[in-house]
Formats: sequence, C-alpha cells, structure tokens
Amino acid sequence: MEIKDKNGLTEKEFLEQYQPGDYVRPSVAADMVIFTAVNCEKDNYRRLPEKKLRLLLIRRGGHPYINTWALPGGFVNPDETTEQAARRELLEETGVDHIYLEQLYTFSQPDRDPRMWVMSCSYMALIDSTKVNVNAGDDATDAKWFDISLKTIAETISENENGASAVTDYHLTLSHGEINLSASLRKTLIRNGTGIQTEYEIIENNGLAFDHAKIITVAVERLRGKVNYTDIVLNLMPEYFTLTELQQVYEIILDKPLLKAQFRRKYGILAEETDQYTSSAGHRPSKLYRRKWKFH
Amino acid sequence: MEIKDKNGLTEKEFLEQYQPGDYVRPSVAADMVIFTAVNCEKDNYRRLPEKKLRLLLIRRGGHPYINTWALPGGFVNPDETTEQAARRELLEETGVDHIYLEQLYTFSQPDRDPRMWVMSCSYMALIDSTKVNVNAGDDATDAKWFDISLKTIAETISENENGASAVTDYHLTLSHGEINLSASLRKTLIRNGTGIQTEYEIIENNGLAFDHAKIITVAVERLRGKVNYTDIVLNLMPEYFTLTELQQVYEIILDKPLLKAQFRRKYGILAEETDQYTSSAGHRPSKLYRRKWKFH
DNA sequence: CAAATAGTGTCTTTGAGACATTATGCG
DNA sequence: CGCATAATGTCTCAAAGACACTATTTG
Repeated sequence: MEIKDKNGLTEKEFLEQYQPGDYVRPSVAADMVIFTAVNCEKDNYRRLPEKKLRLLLIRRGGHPYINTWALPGGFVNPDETTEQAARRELLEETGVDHIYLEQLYTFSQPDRDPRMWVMSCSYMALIDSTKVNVNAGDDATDAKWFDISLKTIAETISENENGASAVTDYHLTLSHGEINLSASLRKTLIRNGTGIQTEYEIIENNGLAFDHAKIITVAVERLRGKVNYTDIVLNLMPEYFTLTELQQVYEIILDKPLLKAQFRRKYGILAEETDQYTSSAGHRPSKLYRRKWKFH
Repeated sequence: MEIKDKNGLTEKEFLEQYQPGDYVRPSVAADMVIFTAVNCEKDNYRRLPEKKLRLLLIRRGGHPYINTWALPGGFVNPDETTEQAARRELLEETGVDHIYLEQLYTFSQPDRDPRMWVMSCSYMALIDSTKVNVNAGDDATDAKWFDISLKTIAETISENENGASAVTDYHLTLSHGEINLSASLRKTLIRNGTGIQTEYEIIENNGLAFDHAKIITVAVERLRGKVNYTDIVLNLMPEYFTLTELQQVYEIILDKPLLKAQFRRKYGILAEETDQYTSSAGHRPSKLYRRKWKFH
C-alpha cells in the first residue's frame, strides 16, 4: 500500500485529502412490491375458499400524485444498503421481519419523479398473510392490500430480415373494496443485429403514483417466471398447508388453471409431509404439508 | 389536477415551490461487465482454434486501488438513465454501439468505495469480437481484454430442521499476457422459515479494484444461467459462424464439454442455415449459419 | 346417498443423454 | 489413404401433459 500516485500521495494520504466533487447526485429510494396470498370467503359451506393475490399500496397524502396509491418505500440512508433500507421500510410498514426479498430492477428515468432526480431500486417481497394482516389493512394508516390482476391483452410478434419485435399489451387492475386502480402498459422488445432493447411504457394510468405501474408489472412478470423453476411460492404459504392450497396459489400467480396430478408430481416435492390432516371440511380431509427449506 | 394539499397548493404550485432536502445522496455509477469470445491461435494446421471468453478491464491510474484493474464504467448524469450511461461509456470504451446490454444488479454496500458513498448499477454486455478488437486491446489506453475463468472450488449444502444453507467457493482468474489477476469468493445462501439471503464475500483479491470481483462473479453466473434458456450467446457470435463454433462458445461459458448431437438439436435452431460453407480447413467443410433474431 | 375434494394410475408425447455411424475435404 | 471435423441416427430414460379412476368425509 505504499504506492504513490502522480501527486506523490499514498492511498491513505489521498483518501485523507479527498473531497467529493460538487456534481448533482440522485436520491435513491428502495421501493417494494409486497405480495401476499389470502383466502376469500367461502361461498358454499363445503366448497374450498378461493385464493387471491394481494399487493400492499400506500395512499399518498401530499403532492405529487396526491391521493393516488404508491408502493411502500423510502430513501436509502448512507449507512445501509438498498436491501437494508427495503427491510427497514418493510418492518415499519408491515411489522414483518426476515422476509423473502429479491432485488428486481433499478428504475432510473430522470423524470420519473417530478420533484427531483430519484432512482428507484425496487424489490419484490413475498410474505405469508397469516403473519401480516394485523398491521396493514387497518384503516389507521393509509396502507391497504389490493387484489391484483395482470392480464395480457394482446401479443404481437413481427419479424423481418433485420430483426424482430414483440409487443405485449398488459392490463393491470388493483382493487380494495370500492377503490379501483388500473393501468394499461405496453412492453416492447426490439431485437436487431446489434442488440436488444426492452421497454415498458405506461399507456394509461388510473390512480397509481409515479412509474409504479411499471414496477408492479415487472414484479408480476418476475414472480410468474420464477415460480416455474424455484420454490419461492413457499414464502407465500403459512407454516402448514394442503397441496391444493399450494396449487391455488400457483394458479392465481400464473392466472391459469393447472392439472392436479402433474402439479403434485412436480411441486409436491417442494413441501414436506406431516401426519396432520384438515378436518370437518364437508369432504375428504386433506393431508397437511410443511414448508421445506431445501435447495432443489 | 386541481386537487390541493394540506397547505392549499395545487400540484403545479407545489412543484414550483419544491426545494429538495439537504440530505446526503449517493453517487451512482454504471459499471459494465463486457464479455466477448475470441479465437486462440491454431496449434495445428488442421485443428480448429480454441475459443476463449474475455472481459474488458481498465487499469486504474489513481487512488484508490491504484494500479489495479477495474470494470469500465462511470457516473450517471442527471439527464440519462443508468442504461444510457452504460451505453455512453461502452461507446467511449470500445467504440461499439447498439449492443446487448442487461442490467445485472445494483451494488450498494456503503463502504464499497473508500472515497465516498457510491452505488454501482451494473450491466452485462455481450459483444461480437470481430467488431471491437481494433479499439480496445491497443496499448494506448489502459484498457485490456482479459481471459476469464470462474471455477467452483467447493460446494457445501447443509440442512437442518430450521433451514438450510449452501456455501459455494469460487475462484476467479483473469489474465492478459503477463498480467494475472485473481480472486477467491464465497457465496452463501441462507434459508430459513422466514426468508432467504444471498451474500457474496471476497475472501482474497489480487489486483481487482473495489468489489468488482463480486460483480464479475454475478455476471458470469447470470451468463451461465441464461445461456440455457435464451439465445443471448448469439450476441457473442459474428454474423456468420459454424455450429461447432457456437458450441465452443457455449462450452467456454459453461466451462464444460457438451455432446455434439444434442447440442445441435437443442441450440442449432437458434441460428439460420445459409448455403455457405467453410473451406480449405484441412477437413470436411462446415455449413455456415447466421444469427436469427427470432423470439423463441 | 350426493356433493365436493383428495389422491393415484397410466398412456402418450417430448426431450435430454449417451453413443454409434456415416460423410467429406485436404494434404 | 488417414486425419480431423461434419452431420445424423437411434436407443434409453425421465419428465410433462392429458385424462380417467378410486377414496374419503360430511350433511
């Protein structure tokens, strides 16, 4: 460490005299897409309840985007990583600690916040609803769980000799009681001889703050993709659950029905059998499984 | 847009009077892991040349980490996205435009730069070596292409009733002529009933700046993963190539030999047949293929 | 018994892995 | 002809998809 630079300074000397430049820096926020899966009410005493995928949003009380709904998040402090900031916010917002958290993407459109230059390092969190519904969902705070649905409206692939492009139109709906938010988005993938570009564009936006419709869309896509080759879904499950419940959660995430037999063959091994059973359900009892934290 | 906040301001009025707070902000850099694949020299007139995977590094001329090698990159300006910053730097560094670029991860350990708070939004770039070796590789700049190898040294999985952990030890080697850089890294995955955590730790570091050994490792892992289910490898290939060359590139990325027949069945469809053949190779000529920019 | 879910069996198709075989230009 | 690579064929095994069938509890 005794190497000197062109000014004859050692590294230590250099760092002691170092003054950060006076250029503009961005604020960096950690924003979170927090998913959970809940049971709906039974509409029939012997039918199983349906599941719904939910997402936590917070109502903005001030400008900009006043009265719209935003992802929970906050600015990163100089003594923490973006992930630590996310976990800190998550604890404040939901009271839940030690959660599945995954960095999604860093959004950096310079004008994504009309106030100033703010980048969003976004995270996806998955939590077991039995641990959380106490805290958020009460009306004291302005945080609410929204039922979420992301549908592909149209998909167009066009190819010519110079390249190809794929346009996907999405419709995002979020609802909590009377509150209905929605957005239309277009994902464009352009490929040509020299690279690839993916772009998300918000076509229409009803009630979501900033570019959060984009972030939510990216999160759902990531969740849908990962569900097929990982066991992250277990993070949405309570300690004990039936394989049918697990399948229901897969189905609401993928937004399509799955066949029972092959679902059990493929994903049944993610969980661990117990000797417990459900009871008094109006039909044959089901074996309960437990989350199994293996590497597959 | 006529909604007023608690101070009676409309959004427009609010934005006009808005003053950014006086808190500390991080600098944000866009750093790039730029891969390319090149032919080695033939050691036999009729043998095919081997391929090597290479990575662009730049020698640091000043403190900190003076005389060590760093990923190309630079600070993001307030009028551009991190991706635009990466593309700008890439053009400056390699003279190549319109390249495959993919956001990798945002590294935000507060002490990753000893000078000040700097986050790194890192990107992986893949470029066709026939387009680039003019610019970098000359000794005028201090940018050089390094042969890269990332080997898994050891892998330990341990499980108990509360969770599981997987420790992978990597050894990273980078070489360019006489210059040999290396690093040992440990990846730790911890899973328990309430979440998962992945951590990369630099155990030993010879000649790489900052946490760049980590970034490089993450990039290689991402590349290895994506190679199996996408066609990104095409971005490393020249306009025309043989299937054996394509296989060689897969092999240097995955660092293992592949069987010819099933390689062709699985990945041959990524490219488009031409009616051209190689010639005067000392053995049977091979059909040339072209990159095909389809969505698979 | 009927409703409703739980759980398994099996046939077919698809694709991966392993390995063998044939083809061809060049010196 | 022999070296070295090109290109394809085929057998086996594993997994995925589709669908049918049996099992069990409660009102």
